[in-house]
Amino acid sequence: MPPMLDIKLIRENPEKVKKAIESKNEKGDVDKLLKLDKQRRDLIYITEDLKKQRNENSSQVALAKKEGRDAQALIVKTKEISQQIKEHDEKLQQIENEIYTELSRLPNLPHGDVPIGKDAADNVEVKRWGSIPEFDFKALDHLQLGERLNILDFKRGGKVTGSGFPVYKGLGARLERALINYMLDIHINEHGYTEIFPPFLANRESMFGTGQLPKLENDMYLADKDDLFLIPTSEVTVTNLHRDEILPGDKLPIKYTAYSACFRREAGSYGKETRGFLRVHQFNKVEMVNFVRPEESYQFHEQLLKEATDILERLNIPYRVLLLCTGDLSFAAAKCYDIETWSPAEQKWLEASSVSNFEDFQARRANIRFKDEQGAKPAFVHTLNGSGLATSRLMVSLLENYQTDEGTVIIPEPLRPYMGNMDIIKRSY
RNA sequence: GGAGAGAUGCCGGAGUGGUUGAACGGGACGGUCUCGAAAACCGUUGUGCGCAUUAGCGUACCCAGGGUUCGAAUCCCUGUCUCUCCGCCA
Repeated sequence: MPPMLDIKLIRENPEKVKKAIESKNEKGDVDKLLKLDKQRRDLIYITEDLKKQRNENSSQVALAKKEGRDAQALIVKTKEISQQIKEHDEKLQQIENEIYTELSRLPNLPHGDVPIGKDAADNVEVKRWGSIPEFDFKALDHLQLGERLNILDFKRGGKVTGSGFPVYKGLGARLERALINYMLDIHINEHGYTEIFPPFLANRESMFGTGQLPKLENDMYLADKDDLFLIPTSEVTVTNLHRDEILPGDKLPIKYTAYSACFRREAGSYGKETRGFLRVHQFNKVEMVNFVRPEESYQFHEQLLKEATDILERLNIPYRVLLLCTGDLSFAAAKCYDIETWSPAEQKWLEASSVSNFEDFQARRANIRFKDEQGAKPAFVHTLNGSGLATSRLMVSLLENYQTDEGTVIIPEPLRPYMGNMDIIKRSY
């Protein structure tokens, strides 16, 4: 049973841990944990001593039988010891379950660079790139463009599944596919990634490993006949690829990129924000996942950010980068950048990517370690991931930024090879 | 979905109740030999937890979880996964 936060860290710095949890607007009973930890260690001490006695007695029984002596008295006595061991083990199991439950609810601790803050309003903009387009005509939003060009069909998506399940059609479907392929190709060919095509459903162990469970159970779709969750991000299936493994040190860093559809219930969200692509239940995303040595993880975090924004720069889509404050940081992240792309119609920034360093939080929960040479002590890797990128929000920015006064959309140069060398999307029937 | 077989260390593979954390072989690493290499020979070669934290000591782990027993990798039950055959199917 792998730990999540290191119990030793909590044992030695309880106040620091309490403060960190608070800064993330999370809860956790550190005092209860400390108490249980003490109980556990005391019990282990007693129980192991009993086990030692039992093992010694059993050896003597064997010896006695071999020599034809009577061992009945010893057997009776040992039986009692075994009974005690059983009781102690049950109690220990119970305590460890409690520790596990408490521990698994504790969020990751924020990195020292992360600004203290309450919510999204306290996030810090650290970069802005590209120029916001100014149109000398009335800019259409992505819904109007989608309808006018006959490339998106939210209405029929609602019919066949429900609202929030977009349908791409004709050149819209092709553009979506082009984006996915383009991003994958850049990551594979230029950013040093290995492509993974992962399952879109994951079991509870995996969901726990990356930190979706227990907190987000209600935000995910569950296929309950098989107790499998539809993945909210391929981070889940890709990171868990190496669950319960000890990786050879010379294999690090491991960089995987994966396309997947992503499924989110978005329970409780409604209103204007849910229009079109702004908030959907199913979207497409190309994800990047890194497994790295602990001392290198912040260097890779910066690089991951570059790899994600590289796509936007090549597509010439204006974006900004936010450093999330403690209060807006997700449960599992130690530090996170959000990348937001500009929507001319909404006149606001839309989150298209989150680039996170989880340090050893996911690695502990998923038990992913590395070892340099035989005999060396295994250590937890650091895991990072970033969307590179989510196509739904990107599609909004792309359509809106590249629109013309005729209501058509120019295809960005890099995507043209993926679109049969077309350079513009016009209405097709 | 039905019938059967199986799951042991980095790999192959033994082991059906008593010093077996695990034979044997391979690989890897260190050493001897060599100008160097190969071969040969010698040695090392898992993980968690607790105590000491320098060496170490103890305990648990042979897919997972229960059970039987003084004692289980070995026996019993349940689950998961893999393979073979049949059925169904994109």
